[in-house]
Order: sequence, then C-alpha cells, then structure tokens
Amino acid sequence: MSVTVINYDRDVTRWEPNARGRLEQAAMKLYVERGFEQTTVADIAKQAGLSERTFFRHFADKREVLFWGSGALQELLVSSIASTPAEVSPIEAIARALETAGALLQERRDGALLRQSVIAANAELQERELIKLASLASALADALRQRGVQDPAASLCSETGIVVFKVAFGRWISEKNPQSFPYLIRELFDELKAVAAGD
Amino acid sequence: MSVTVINYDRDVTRWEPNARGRLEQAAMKLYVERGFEQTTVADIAKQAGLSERTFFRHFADKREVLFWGSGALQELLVSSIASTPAEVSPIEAIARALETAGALLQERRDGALLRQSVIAANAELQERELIKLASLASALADALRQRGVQDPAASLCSETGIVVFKVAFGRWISEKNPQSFPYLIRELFDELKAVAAGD
DNA sequence: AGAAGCGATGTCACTCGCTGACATCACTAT
DNA sequence: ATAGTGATGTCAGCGAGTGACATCGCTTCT
Repeated sequence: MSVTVINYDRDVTRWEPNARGRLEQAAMKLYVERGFEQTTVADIAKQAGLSERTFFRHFADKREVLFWGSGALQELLVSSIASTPAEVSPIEAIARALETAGALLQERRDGALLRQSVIAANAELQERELIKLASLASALADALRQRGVQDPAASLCSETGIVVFKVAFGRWISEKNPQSFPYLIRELFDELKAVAAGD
Repeated sequence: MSVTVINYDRDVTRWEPNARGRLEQAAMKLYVERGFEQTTVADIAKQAGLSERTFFRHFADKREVLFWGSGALQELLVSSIASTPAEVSPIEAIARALETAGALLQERRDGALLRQSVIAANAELQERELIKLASLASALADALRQRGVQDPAASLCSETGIVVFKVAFGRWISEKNPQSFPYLIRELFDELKAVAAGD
C-alpha cells in the first residue's frame, strides 16, 4: 500500500507535465518583468525547470513564444469566412470574420494588453508580429479565392482588412475604458469606405 | 616631382574610399550568389577588404544592407505629400505620392528584381521589409496629419496606401513585360475604391 | 614646427541565440 | 524480456553582434 502512495506522491512520470506551458508562462513572466532583450533563453529554461535545448524544441526561437496563439486565430478567421453566405461581398465577409475574432479577443483583454506592452517595447517582436499579420492576410486572401473572388480584389480586401484590424486594435488597447472591440472594428470599416471614396 | 606621382599612385589616403559602398556591393553579390543565410558577415567583410567589426559600424545588422535606400524613399514620399494642394483628398494625396515613387522605382527595375528575389527567399528579410513599410506608413500618416487630416483617417489612408503599393509592386515585379508601374498603382487604387464600397 | 585631438579602421574577448550529435531512461508494444 | 519510442539532458560549436582599446593619418591649435 505504501508503495502506491509513494508512487503518487512524487515522480509518477519522469517529467513534470506540460513543459511547453511552463516555458510559455516562464517566458511571459520574465519578458514582463525585465523586458524581452534582458531575458536570456537560459533564464527562461531555468525558471521552467528545463534545459535551454528543450526550449528550442518547443519554440522555433525566442520570439515565437509570444505568437503561439496566432495559429488558432488564423483558423478561426478562415473558417469564419468559409461559412459566410456566398452573396456577401468580399470586404463584408472579411469585416464579419474580424468582428467575431474581435469578440473573442475582447474576453482576454488583460492578457492582450500585457502581451502588447512587451511587443511594443522591442523592434524584433514588432517584426515578428508584422509577419504573422501578413501570413494572416495571405490566409484570408486564400479563403476569399475559395469563394471565387478574383485576385487583385482578394489580396486588396484581406490586406486592407488587416489594416483596419490593426488600427482598431491599437485604439482598443489604448483606451482605458474601452468600448466594444467588434463595434470599433465595424466603425473603422465604415471609415475606410468613406476614406477610400475620397471624402 | 616623382614624389607627387608616387603619392597619387598608391596610398594617398590611409584607406580605400567608400567603405560603405564596397560593403554594400560585396553583400549584394554574395547574397545573390549564395543566398542570405549562406553568407556570413566575415565573408562580406573579406570580399570588401575590411574587417567584420567595420561592417557593423556601417550597418546595424546583416539585413540592413538591403534596406539602406528606404530612408530616401521615405523622404521623397513625405515631401511629395507636403507639396500636394490642400484641397486634394487624403487618399488621393497618398496615391499621387506613391505614383511618383513608383515612377522612380521603375527606372531601377533590374536592381529591384534582384533585391526582391533575395528578400523573397528569406523570412528574416521579409520581416525587415515589413517593418520598413510600416515605418513608411507611419511617416505618411504624420504627413497627412500635418495637412490637418484627423486620426483614424490618417492612419487608415496611409496604411491602405502601403497595401496598394505592396500589391502593385508584387504584380509589377512578377510581370516579364511589365506595364507602367505608376499606372498599375493608379489602377489598384481604383480597385480599392470599388472593393471598399462592397462591389 | 610641434602637440593635441579627431575619425575611420583593426584586434580581441565576450555574450547570446541557435543547431547537430549523442546519451538517458521511463513507458509501450511485441 | 526485448526492442523501440519520445521527451528530455549534455556538450561542442558556429555565427551575429558588442564593448574596449589600439593605431595612425589628417586637421587644428598654439
């Protein structure tokens, strides 16, 4: 009997579970505390109780920790576009997809704020963010082509959609008593329409 | 008399002139020949007859060599906007500035093509390109604000302007018998107008 | 003319991000 | 039992980038 108790008490498995999650947490903690540049991968690994090498088995590089969620967001957006009625215009399809993504992001505002403050303080992280957004735009364009949208329009819609999202996000994140993020997105799509018309 | 001749023949100054230019040339040559990742800074320095340390005195990092011209482009665009009549709409001001920039780029198409093929082959370089474009957009937005354009509109116009430029550039660079680049830009601004309206 | 300072370069040592190769060892399937 | 398998550790090494200090022709001041 005592044997089974001991087995459950300590070292049932060889390693603590959820290595990736621990690394992610450790990284965020240190990035927030000291800033991105001032924390080494060795620091993160130590904090998570793992080796530096293991960090790089879970994340392609030091920056990628902060962008792990972008894959899920991308899938959400693409499937949202796929399930939008065919008669909806391309730009409106993009707008709706971004609104629903915005609604989801809204529930994690505190996390988003923290994350964004880390990114804003470091140029390398901004670069990574931009390429993630570009990849998002490219996925959106693919989704539009899937609906039969021809090509300059498909790229133009998705890329300007991302622009609207970026601007909306910037405003939403900097307000201390923020209004509805999806609504903000909608407003900026309207503003885009006005501005593109040359008003 | 022979003294002066000797002075002119060799070693008038302590160093060969135009170190930065030589580094730039050497880097381009090697990036094209072997690709960006496969060339080390030591390679570049050796090719230019300088030390590795000197490379980093002229360029902030290995990537920056390819983006040295972006500063001039930015100034051109900003001054172009500043000198556009006040009654012209924001989006039209952006469009005109990009058209003139496009006209200039058109004269260096071969160089642009080479440069772009290097960038397209490497993710780090794409990241750098994106942040340069973002900085361009931010400068354009400042220029618009200088004209009294209010803020969601200023950001929206400049960022979508950059989007149009990106899409136009991509098409222009991939055509083997390219049409007029400024005209292509104009066409895509028209397409943007249509697409934003929801057609 | 001589001294002092300046500016572009070189040299060296060092940190850090990242990778390849190989070892370890609990767990699983045969 | 035996032979994998998979997540980890260890170690050696490369390349990017930085700080400190030396060099030395040129300019400027006295």
